Amino acid sequence: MEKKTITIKDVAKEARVSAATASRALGNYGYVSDEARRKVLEAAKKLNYNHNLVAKSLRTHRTLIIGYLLPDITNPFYAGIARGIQDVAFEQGYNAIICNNDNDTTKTERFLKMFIRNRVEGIIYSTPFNKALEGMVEIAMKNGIPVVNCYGSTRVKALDVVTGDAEGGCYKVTQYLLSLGHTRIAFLKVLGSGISEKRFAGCKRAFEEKGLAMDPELILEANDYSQMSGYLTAKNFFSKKNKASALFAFSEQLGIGALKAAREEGIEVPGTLSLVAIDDIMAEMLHPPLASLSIPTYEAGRMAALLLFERIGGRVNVPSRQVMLEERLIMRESVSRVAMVNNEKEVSGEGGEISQEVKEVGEGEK
Amino acid sequence: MEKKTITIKDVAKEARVSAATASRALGNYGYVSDEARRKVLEAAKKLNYNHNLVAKSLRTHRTLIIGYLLPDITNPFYAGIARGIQDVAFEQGYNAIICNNDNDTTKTERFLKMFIRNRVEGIIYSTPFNKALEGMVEIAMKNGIPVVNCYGSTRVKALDVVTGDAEGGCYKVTQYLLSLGHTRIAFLKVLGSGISEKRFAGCKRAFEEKGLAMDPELILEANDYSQMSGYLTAKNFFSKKNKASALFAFSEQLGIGALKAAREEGIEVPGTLSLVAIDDIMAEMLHPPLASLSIPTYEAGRMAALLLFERIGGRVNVPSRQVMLEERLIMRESVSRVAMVNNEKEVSGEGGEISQEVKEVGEGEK
DNA sequence: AGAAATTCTGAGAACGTTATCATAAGCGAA
DNA sequence: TTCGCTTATGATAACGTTCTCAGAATTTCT
Repeated sequence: MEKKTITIKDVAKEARVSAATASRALGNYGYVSDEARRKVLEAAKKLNYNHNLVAKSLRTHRTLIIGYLLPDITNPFYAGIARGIQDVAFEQGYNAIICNNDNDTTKTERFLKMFIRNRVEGIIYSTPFNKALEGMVEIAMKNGIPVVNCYGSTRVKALDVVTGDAEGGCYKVTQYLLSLGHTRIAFLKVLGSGISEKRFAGCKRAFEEKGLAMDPELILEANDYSQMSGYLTAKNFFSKKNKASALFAFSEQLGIGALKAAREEGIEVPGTLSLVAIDDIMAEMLHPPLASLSIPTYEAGRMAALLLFERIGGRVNVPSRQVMLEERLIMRESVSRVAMVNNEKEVSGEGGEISQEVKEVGEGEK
Repeated sequence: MEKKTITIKDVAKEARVSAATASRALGNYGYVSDEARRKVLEAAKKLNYNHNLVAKSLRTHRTLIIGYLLPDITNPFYAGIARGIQDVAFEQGYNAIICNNDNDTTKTERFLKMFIRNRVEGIIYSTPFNKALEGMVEIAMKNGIPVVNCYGSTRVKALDVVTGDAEGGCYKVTQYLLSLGHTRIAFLKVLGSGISEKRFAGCKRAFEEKGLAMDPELILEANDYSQMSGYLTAKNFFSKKNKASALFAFSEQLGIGALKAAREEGIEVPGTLSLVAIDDIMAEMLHPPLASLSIPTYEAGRMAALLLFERIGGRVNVPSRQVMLEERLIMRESVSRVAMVNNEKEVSGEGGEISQEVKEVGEGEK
């Protein structure tokens, strides 16, 4: 009563042709007469034949699988990217294997090794810097597997890169706040995050253009991009006498934490404090709706996949490309024109010289 | 200058053993002397050998891959399940292929066919009823691929099922509201959703236990589980003279929509209206924090994967199992004791006889 | 020491496809 | 008719593993 699996040979026999012809008919390549094709397809249907892609892959050296390495699919930021990647993959007849590394070195290593062993045809990663990443990506590329970086660590050499215009986006946000009369703007950065520094550069540029100097005391450093960090850092800041009329949080989670802290301190948003964050995932749902720098995660994922499939399709000797996606400022009720002239200590001093060691952080959102 | 891929034979030659011995050493099975093992591993490292899992799969009939079919990874509800599945898969040395079917028949069919062709060892699905689903699941099981249903359509016959105790959870919520003095509770259901009916049954039970009858006019039917539907349905309800002191939305998105509508109508939550929703994904982040029936998505995913791996591990002739996960009520500020005795029309009549055609909805969250 | 059990090894087939190649059939042109 | 070209077909050899099996080497038991 053993159930034998149906192979292409069974189909061929049923259709009274050779296995080669059956393969051609089923795979839709080479020369096959209409008559033969009809017979083969009929036989395949009759026998409930399921094409074995494992065998096909072994023979053709094409698995129709790509790998995507991200920190955590539960984070909507990455889920958006993943969806973009998967949609393009689907269009190309490919499948994606998605792996959550939790920014963990061991997992990164294991997953990338698994990708290579499974002979994925390409890899996209969205993870921050991580010791294992660099080495494994190098190995993958040495094995002829193209690698694309989508909002991941730029310290790792990938073929192509998709990122947001962090500097430009933050420049826009700062410019906007300045245009509403805010000069005492607090920036909620993340300590040791490379991208955080890029973002901050945009803020600085807006200040410099206006000939304004930053107050170093308004530059806040959270430990990571989490909500709790935002809450703690903001809480601590609010407890000081040094006030700001606006706060720009470098992630939505940070912003949510800051909002909670503000509410607890009786600071009205946007009455007393205007608030802007980055990401724009659930910003609209919050109360008040959070003005945000929106990151087009889905589009980023699509773009990364498109670049990857170009490489898979054979365009190997093309120089590496850097796609920069615009980050749009979405104005919402959490921001208002500055209410009264700030009567506290005037901006002064040498103007925000921050010499922060730039190393990427191994946890948090990006 | 062609780069030859390194095979196990190359490793064997380098180590001066046979391919069979090399395979045993690398695969860690059978008898291998320490000496031979050492030589093989050394040679493998020296040559940068990458085990070819495609070939291995062909020979062993094991791909170490499972498939997971969900509506949309961007929906945090499913992302949680996915994460649970992936973590268990990782522990078992497996990979998961995740496919978004968008509740679309064509995609469902294509993905499931793809699963079978790729010889995945098991399938988990979380999608609502869908014509293609039933047939394809049957085909998969006929091909010996175990299928587990995790919060998906119960109209499709799967080996094992993981769901939440919808009836019991909603019973608890209703009981809780009743205990706070609310008798005029509006229920925001979804038209034609099977699970919605199960949930409602729990609500009814709580009413019946207290000897109370439901007011049919407080039973609201949204078109799907989306935020917009919640908004529209609630908005329409609020415009009528018939009031409620509490509203129970059957999804978080519905709840968010209702909250928005309430805010627009000047209805204070929880002052005038208490609000409870189901899911508990971002409920805590909202303002006011939303009391919720929490669904343990991550645990559900883990559980589903565990059941699946038991089947993959050979426990085939075990009767099908139904795991029911508790849904916990999380109390938060969106609910308060009923403020004043409702002076409107008293509950009366024949007590909520709802004869709604039970058919599952093809869109929305669950 | 000899028998029996255990450990180790390698040759060769098998997994289910497709690629290669040789050959044949059909057809229009010279 | 013969030649050349296109179309069609099947036998056979891969693809890179592991399985099977037979036999050699080693250890353990009488």
